[in-house]
Parts: sequence; structure tokens; C-alpha cells
Amino acid sequence: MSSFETLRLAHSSTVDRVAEELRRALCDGEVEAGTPLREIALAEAMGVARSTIREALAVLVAEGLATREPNRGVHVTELDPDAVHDVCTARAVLELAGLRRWHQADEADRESCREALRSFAEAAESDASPAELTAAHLSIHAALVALTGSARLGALAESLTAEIRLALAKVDRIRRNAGEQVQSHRALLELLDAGDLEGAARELTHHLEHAEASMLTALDLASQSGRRQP
Amino acid sequence: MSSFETLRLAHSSTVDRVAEELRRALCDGEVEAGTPLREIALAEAMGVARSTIREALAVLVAEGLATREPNRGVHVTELDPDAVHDVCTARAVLELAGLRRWHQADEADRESCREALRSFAEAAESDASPAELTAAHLSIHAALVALTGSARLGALAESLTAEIRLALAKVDRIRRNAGEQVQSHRALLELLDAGDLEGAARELTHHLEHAEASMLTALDLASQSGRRQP
DNA sequence: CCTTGTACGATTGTCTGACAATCCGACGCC
DNA sequence: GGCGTCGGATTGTCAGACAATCGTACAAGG
Repeated sequence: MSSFETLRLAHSSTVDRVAEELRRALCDGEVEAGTPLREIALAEAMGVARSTIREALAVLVAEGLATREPNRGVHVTELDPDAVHDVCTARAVLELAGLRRWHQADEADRESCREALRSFAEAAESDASPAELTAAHLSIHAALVALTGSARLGALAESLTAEIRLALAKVDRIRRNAGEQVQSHRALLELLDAGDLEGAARELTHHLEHAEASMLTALDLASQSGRRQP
Repeated sequence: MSSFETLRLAHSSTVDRVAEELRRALCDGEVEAGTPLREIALAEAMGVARSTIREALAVLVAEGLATREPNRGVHVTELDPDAVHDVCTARAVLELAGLRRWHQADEADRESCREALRSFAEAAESDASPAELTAAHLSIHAALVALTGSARLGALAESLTAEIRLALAKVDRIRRNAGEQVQSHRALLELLDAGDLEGAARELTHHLEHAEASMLTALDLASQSGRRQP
């Protein structure tokens, strides 16, 4: 009888909030790659205990945004080109797997792909913030992986994208051609709706390779400027 | 000149050892699914501080072997059939992706598939412990995923496997037909070496479906016996 | 009978403070 | 240049404390 099924209350622990704040700071580029995240300094700055900071740092490390070296502390992850390539091939595997199940997937999942594209196009036209654009963009790719029907694969893809989110943020801050991006995804979905799986796979592969190249150049620029003005 | 590249020294923190011990206890079936893992009790039992236990529990939760409910503590994960199905479809995606890249993969990766098969066959004949058999078996599947060439996909597959390791252990303890298993994998690799990717894909799909069915029945048996003698 | 309010023990989440182990860099010595 | 040593900084781990929250039992009230 009672129809309160949809009600959820997200309760937030201190650790969650600390992790969220740190995540934001990292993704907004407020701290450079390689910066050490000292426990005591963070604890004093944020007004929480060191153990709380430790737990939050463990979360970030698990997400790949930071790296822990035993007895040497946690540092903001430095993305090397190999890691970017690795993540991109992994994403390609997952998204292509979803794409190939286009016809077997739930209609709801297919529709959420189209919906994500609409949101992205809308965000691109009403010049939203880079962060919002990135989020909208990524939700398209997440929707592709969701076509596999496996919630865990979706989570895995999300953790992969989290790892390169830093590089993605850089790219999106540099690049202003969101319109081209929208066009690429629109073409992808049109091919899918037309039933041309092979064509869509080619389009997606091309898109991902392009994205990888963009990230690599963005990283290269960052590391060069970092070395010139240390 | 210096050829000490291969030397590594494994750092063992207390947290690691606690997590390892708990993992072993869970996988050996020493604690039933759903059992609460109380921090104070564990701390006293293992002679370490509560904070250390907390960190170790966070590791297990991240691995999926345990589940945390806020303010209610950590419990040994109860595998429901949906979760098993989800993990199995995810594994199928990853392993099929590796399999389809058989020809493009490194020869070293192909060879490690064959090597894993040899180890498994050897373990099956010299009746090794169930735990060793499971490990050898899983390393075959890990080698398949490694064919994708992405280290991260390998890690993801491993975390997926960890989640159902509990059910796998149950299956391997019940089942005694390791010879059949060896035969199935041997057929798979022969198809691959013969270049018959489609045949290999069918064989692998069939094998994974069979494994899923086994796990589901094992889980069903466990839950029934659990309810009859609570 | 069913609902509401309350008291209590158990457990978690977080804080404080402490200390040994480890790492890093500098300094002095051979 | 290589080697031992010292000191500061930081982490890893520990012990103890307390409020917040949960589960349950129990009393009160319609």
C-alpha cells in the first residue's frame, strides 16, 4: 500500500565530505599533479582529525586520483602517457562491448543514450561551465557501457574515467570546440539507430583515439610548462 | 650495467596483514555470509588497534568481500543471484574482449595463457587443495583478460573475481570434477591456436554459463541449509 | 490491538594525543 | 666520490575518549 519506495535520504559522513572536497580541488586543477597531500596539513586546514583525512585519502587512492607510497605519503597522481593509453584502451573495450549489444539491450538503456546526447547538445549550446560539459559528455559514454546490462561494468567504467578526469578537465578547459564533439556523438547514435553496428564501432573507435590524442597533448603541454617555470 | 631491475621488497604493513588474514578466513568459509565484522571484537582478537581494523575492513569493502552500512557496521557480503549474474556477464565481456584480440596480442600474453593451462592441469592431476585449484583456474581466466593488453582491465577482472570468490570456493569444495574443467579449457586454447576465434568464443561463453549455473546452485544449497539449521 | 514515546546497551564515527619506524637531506669523515 | 651519522619531518600504529546512531525492549495512550 504505502508508496514511499522512491524516497531515499543520502546521509553524509565527514569522510565523504572531505573526500568530495579534495576530489573537487583535484579536478578543478587547484593543485598540480605530484603535489604531496600531507595528513597534518589537510587536517588542520579542514578542521578535522588526522584519521578522518587518512580515510578520505584512502578513498581518493582507491579512485586513482591519488597515489600512496608506503611511509612516503599520498601524492596527486601524475598521469604518464602509458597510463592514459591503458585507460583509453580499457574504455574502448567496455564501450564497444556495450555498443555491440545495442540490439539486445533494454529499450530504456538505448533511450538513455539518446537522452544523454540531448543533454550534452543542450549544454554545449547554452555555453555551460567546462565541468558541466565534461559531466554531460561522460554520461554519454557511461550510457554506452550501461548497454551491456551489467551494473558492475558501469561502475568499472566510471572508476576508469575518474582516473583520467584530471586530464579530461585540462582538455575541456583548453578546447572550445564542443560543437564538433556533439556532432561526433550525434553521428554515432544515428548509425546505431540505423542498425549499422560496424559503422558505429568505427566512429566510436575513431572518437576515442581522438580523445586520447587530445589528452596526451594536453598532458604534454602541462608537463612542459611545468618544467619551464618550476 | 646494474642488473638489479628484478629485485623488489614487499612492504608489509599491519593493515595488509590483517586484511590478508580476514580475506583468507572469508574465502575458506570460516565465517558465514552475513556475519557482522565487529571492529572491537576483531581488534581484540587480532591484537591490533581499532583504527587498523577499520582500515583493513575498508580494503575488504572495496574488494567487495564485505559490505558497509553506515552506522551499522561491516558484514560479510551476501551474494544474491542477481549479483552473481551481473559479475558473470561482466567477466564474459572482459574475457571475450581478450579472446577476440588473440591474434593482435603479444606472443608473451598468448604464451602465458598456455602456461596457465599447464599449471592448472598439473594441479588437477596431483590433487592439490581446493584453494590452489581455484587459484590456478582463475589465473587462466586472468590470462585471457590480459590479452586485451590493458593492465587496468586485468585489475578490474580481478576485483570482479574477488567478489564471487566466496561462491567459487564453495563450488570447488563441492565439486570434484576438475578433470572436466581442464578438458574445457584445453579445448578452448586448441581452438584459439587453430585460429577459430568464433568457436573459441562459443566454448568460452558456454563455459562461463556453466560456471554461473554451478555457483547459483552452490549458493542455493548454502542458503537452504542455512535456513534449516539457523 | 496498534501506535507513539522513551530508556538503554551496543556499535560506529570522529576526535585527541602519543610514540616508534621510516624516510630525507645535510653534515662531517675517510 | 663514497660512507656513517644525526635531526627534522612524516607516516603507521596505538590507546582512550565521547557524541551520534541504531536496535530493542518496554511503558503509555488512543
